[in-house]
Amino acid sequence: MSELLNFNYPPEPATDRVTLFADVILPLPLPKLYTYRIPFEMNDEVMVGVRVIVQFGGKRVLSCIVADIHENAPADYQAKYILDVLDDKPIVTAPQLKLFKWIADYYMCTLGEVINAALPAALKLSSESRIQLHPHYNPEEDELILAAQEEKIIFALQNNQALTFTEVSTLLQGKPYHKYIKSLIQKEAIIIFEQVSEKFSPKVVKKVRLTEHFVQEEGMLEELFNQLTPQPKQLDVLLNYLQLVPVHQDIHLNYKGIEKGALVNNPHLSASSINTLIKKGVLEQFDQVVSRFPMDKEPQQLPMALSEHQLQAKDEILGLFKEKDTVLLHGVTGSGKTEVYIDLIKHALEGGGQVLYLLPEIALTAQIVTRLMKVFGDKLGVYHSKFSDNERAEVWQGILAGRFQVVVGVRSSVFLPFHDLSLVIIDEEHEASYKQYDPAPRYNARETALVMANLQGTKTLLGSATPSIESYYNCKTGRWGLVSMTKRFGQAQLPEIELINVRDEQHRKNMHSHFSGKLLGAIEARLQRNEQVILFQNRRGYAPFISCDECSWIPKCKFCAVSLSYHKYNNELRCHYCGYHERMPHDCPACGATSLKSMGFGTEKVEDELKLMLPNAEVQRMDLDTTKKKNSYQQIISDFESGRTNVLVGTQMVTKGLDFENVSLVGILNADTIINFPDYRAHERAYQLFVQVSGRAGRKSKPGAVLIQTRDPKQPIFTKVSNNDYQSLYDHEIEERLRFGYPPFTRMIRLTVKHNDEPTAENAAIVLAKDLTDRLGKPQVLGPEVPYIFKIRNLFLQEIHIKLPRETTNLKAAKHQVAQAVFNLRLLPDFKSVRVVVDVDPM
DNA sequence: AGCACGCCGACT
DNA sequence: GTCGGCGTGCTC
Repeated sequence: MSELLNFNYPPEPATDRVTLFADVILPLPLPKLYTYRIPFEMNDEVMVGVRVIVQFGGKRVLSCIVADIHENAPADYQAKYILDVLDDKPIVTAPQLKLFKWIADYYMCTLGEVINAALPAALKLSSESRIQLHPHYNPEEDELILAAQEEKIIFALQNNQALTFTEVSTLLQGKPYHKYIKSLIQKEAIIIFEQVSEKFSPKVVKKVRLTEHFVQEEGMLEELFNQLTPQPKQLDVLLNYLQLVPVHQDIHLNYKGIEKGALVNNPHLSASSINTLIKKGVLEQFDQVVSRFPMDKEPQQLPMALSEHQLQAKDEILGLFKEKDTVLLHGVTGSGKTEVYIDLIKHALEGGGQVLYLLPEIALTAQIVTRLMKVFGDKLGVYHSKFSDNERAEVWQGILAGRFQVVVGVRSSVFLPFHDLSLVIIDEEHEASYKQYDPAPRYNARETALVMANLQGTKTLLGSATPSIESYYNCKTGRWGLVSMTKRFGQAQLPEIELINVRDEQHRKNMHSHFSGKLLGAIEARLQRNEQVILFQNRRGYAPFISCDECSWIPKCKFCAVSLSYHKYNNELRCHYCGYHERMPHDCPACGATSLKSMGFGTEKVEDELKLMLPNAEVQRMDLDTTKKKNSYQQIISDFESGRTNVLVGTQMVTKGLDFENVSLVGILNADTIINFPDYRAHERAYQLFVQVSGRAGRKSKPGAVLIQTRDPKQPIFTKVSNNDYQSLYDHEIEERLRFGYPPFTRMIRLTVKHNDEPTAENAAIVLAKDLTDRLGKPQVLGPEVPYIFKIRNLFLQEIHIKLPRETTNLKAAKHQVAQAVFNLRLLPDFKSVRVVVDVDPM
């Protein structure tokens, strides 16, 4: 159109070009956006959502996201120019930017922090300082007086174009190098420059094919044969190539060629004869960018018939979606919720669009991915923390390009660039791990996903066997729809739960260390029947602390107000809060006695003792310490699945998503620490935990048993777990929440004041609490109080809780008041260095 | 978050 | 006398 109109006119004069400015989101915790000027020649390239490179400060060069484009020149400062544009189309979509703004607002953090958490590291880029020889300096001729270390650096620079500081450090074997660099700059021997590097590198395979010359004309191949006959090795390569790529049948096959590796896989073909052929111009080598996620997986449309109950649930959900945006699927463990999800995803995809399937980290296992892969093939994207940066970036780009229609992922997948969502599924919606605790953004992926669905006009299905009180309340009030599945799939029955009174067993001398005779007997019985056992202990390490028998000395962390846990496998005392560790002392540093005893017990001790008591059992432990390595988690699972191990001992990790046919017994070693946690959610969490672990017992036809060791079997929670009576848990909890003003009747904000000086932390917290009380009213502000663990990483902590009544509070205004109070606090000279962490909806 | 500027201790 | 510690403030 414009071309036609312009046809008769001279080109527009340069002075008429508009001067545009871009507000960018820097990946830093800065409270506002920064405005840069767009160079004229980039006017068309700069768009909202693309990455641009800018200089920030005197030295740093950063990539950031364009959030807005306008013509308003900043009045009080000179805007710097955008240096470069990295993308030809937005990598952050408009709905995403909206969502990011919501996250920053709601969770009281900066947009930069959100962007930082959202973008896979491979899509961020930063500058790195490098040094190179000064253009006017010639080491051969100019004679400078250089220190030995400086000589070394100059010598290295003569052989390399440039060096990073890290490389200089290695060159000087880690000795301080800054002063040499400084001195070399002064002597004008080197200069520093910044280099921006794109981190994402596509995966490339080396391929070979026949040069065009030999395929274009008839008879060329035969001639080639004759020519190569004296070199049998090269002839073999050619024959092998033609066998794998039948060019004589279809010339076009040659274009795609074959992976160089595939051609050498034949043992008597060597890379050198291939290389000779390349040199001769018979073959040519080329690179091809390939996906890290193989594309050739066709969905296998397995005939997957839903059971009657599943069908019914599905129909109910679809029915409710007609009037509600959100539905909660409350299905007992083993009721087959996953099949219902899969069916609904298929249904949603028929109408086009994308589906997000959220799972907590520990429930996103290879088991579920394989299952989904079978149904959705290469349309499925997986987003997991164990993935490399490049893999994450590829999922991101794949969603933008429309390659992935279904994404199964963890918490951070709510940041992915969906632009056309048609369904969101949040499985295990009660899971606390959907909430990010540190660092900011302290967001809850469940709430965020709900907002995202809302922004994109999409339905959301939440699922759980043990819904959070808040979610169930939403159903009760009619805001959400509720669908229940009360039957286990197939003939599977809910397990029988039995309580073991540890106090009684102790009196009867029936305890063998931390195992009751009953539990040991039950384990042995399963082993004899060749069945498997899962044991749950909610504490890793060998013992939570050790103590001297003579003087009662207990080793504490130097930096945190906690005792050090004993880890036997590396004979270490370790702090679970800051990671500090030291060797286990041989004798008591306080009194010299050699009677250090471990107190309490963790998974490591359970594993250790069980191996002693049941020498025939193959025991494996699964906790943070045994699953740190990349594939160790998978290894443990597959060992258990194949029956190589009989008993699996673990923390939270064993409670989720694992379906093992052969597990007929689940043991909970110490139920009391879970129930008696000082927190308003303790009972809810205990119930969820017990029901989830119990759900691991007895799938398919074998009835399972659950043995719970406790000192307080009268706890009403056990009856509720035994009877699978969620309703009564809910009724009890919701009443307490109402009475004491907890969520869902209030919204909570937790402020943590931190300072390395204890009185400063305390005084700051008092001042802050006072200001908050003035702003929000007395009953809304609780504290300050010293948390149970009052010092972490050498910072003293104080906590203030704010409870905002849900019905009557203007949330936005209240949060503004909170932000003001925090801001004002840090204006006071005494509290300049006080840190305040704001956590909205803490868990 | 970096990085620069600025004001007080232990060292060539 | 200086090098260097980290406390404070700024970055379009």
